Amino acid sequence: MSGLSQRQQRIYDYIKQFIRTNGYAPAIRDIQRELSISSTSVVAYNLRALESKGHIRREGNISRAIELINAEQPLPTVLGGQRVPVLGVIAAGQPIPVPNDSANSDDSVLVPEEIVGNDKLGDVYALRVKGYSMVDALIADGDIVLLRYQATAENGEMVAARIRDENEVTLKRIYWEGDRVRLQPANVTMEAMYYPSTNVEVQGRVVGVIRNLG
Amino acid sequence: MSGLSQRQQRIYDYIKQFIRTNGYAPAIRDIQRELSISSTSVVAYNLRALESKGHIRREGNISRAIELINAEQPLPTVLGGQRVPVLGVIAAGQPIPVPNDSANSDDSVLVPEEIVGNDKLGDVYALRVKGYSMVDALIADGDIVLLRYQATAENGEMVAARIRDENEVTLKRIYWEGDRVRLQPANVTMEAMYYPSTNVEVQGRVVGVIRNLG
DNA sequence: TAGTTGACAGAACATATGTATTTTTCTATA
DNA sequence: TATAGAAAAATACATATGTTCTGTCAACTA
Repeated sequence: MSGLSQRQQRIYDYIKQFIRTNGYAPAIRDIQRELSISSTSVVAYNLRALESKGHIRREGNISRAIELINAEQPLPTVLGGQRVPVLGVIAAGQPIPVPNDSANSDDSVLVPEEIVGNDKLGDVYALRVKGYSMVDALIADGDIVLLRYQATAENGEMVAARIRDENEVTLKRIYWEGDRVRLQPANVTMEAMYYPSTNVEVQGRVVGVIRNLG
Repeated sequence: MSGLSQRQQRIYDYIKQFIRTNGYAPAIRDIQRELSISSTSVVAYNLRALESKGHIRREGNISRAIELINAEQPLPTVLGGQRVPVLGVIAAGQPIPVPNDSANSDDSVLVPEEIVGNDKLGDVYALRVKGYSMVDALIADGDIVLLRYQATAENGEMVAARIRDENEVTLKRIYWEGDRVRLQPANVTMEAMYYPSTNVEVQGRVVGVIRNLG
């Protein structure tokens, strides 16, 4: 911790300790009170210094939005991952097998628990994405998407949706519009598709993305 | 997560995701806006419910003082893949620690072997992405990027580059142009930056991306 | 049916909290 | 010493943010 004035060092240490104790960052006035600083402006002054020196990050005008850089962050304890089956490839117009028959799938992917919590892992599966229909949702060709099996979805969620009478499955954002459903690609060059609600079946919701650029 | 209404479940999930992305908790109005809830009082009402059910802890009258009470059961199962340290946050203009001092980092991420082969894992590390400077490369705010430490890079590769005399590190595509270097954000709304070659140091190359949408 | 209760809405309110402005004090140096 | 610049102080300001109050409405229930 180089080039900090004594006051800046004390402020930094206090923020660190406060976060460790409380789980959230102190307000400027908390710092002022604790360190017996005469004015909030002095705290603000030194916080700016700390930020420009790269020791903290702040979000303007937002209460208690101080993050420490290069310090232990209160991130969840990381334990282990889980393996889920890659059931197939998904693209506009491509059918996929139903998630149940994972037995016959010999491809699988290790899922970081950052993406999928330890609970309810049984109903997560993976699909390899074909095509660029989801680029605007930052999903590229070749990515692996992780889906949690669920038969319902909220408006705007990204889901694997099956069109029953065509027996096709696509990866789209879903919007319920009365008795019809809009399936919206995340690609401005592509058109939305509309189907009767009864003809669409949600097969799962996207909960994660894994990309290999190596 | 038992006995939660759907709304409470969504609020809980949003808080969790918000903290993971921002490092601090959302304000009541953040929750209200994101989940399209009509009134702050409804959020407050459900936060009280979440608290009395033991899922969160709050500090009265204090902004953003929501803590998640972690009910995560320690599941030790680790199958494959490798754990690499998450060394910090990377964003335009923010310094990160050099990959060597991974000792002091207690955050880590489990990497699918699909992204990083089993060999040469020692020089892989992870950074959490802050900001949208790489959206056109399909990397979003909050993503975790995996980097393999290397001091050289080919034109067009995505790298963590350190500008020596500013001691800053950014995630950019790199182009060597004679005795200068162009650092190109993957976001059409942002400008490229130019530096003398001698002033730029490659800290690693992006080999993977992990995103949590759960 | 009248009363009760849980969930939600709308609007106001109180204050917690980040910023800006101006002035004063300290400190290094020509 | 004079003086510029950094740091601190005092104060006011703007707004971000938690809380309260009153009311609606549907689902129960005596």
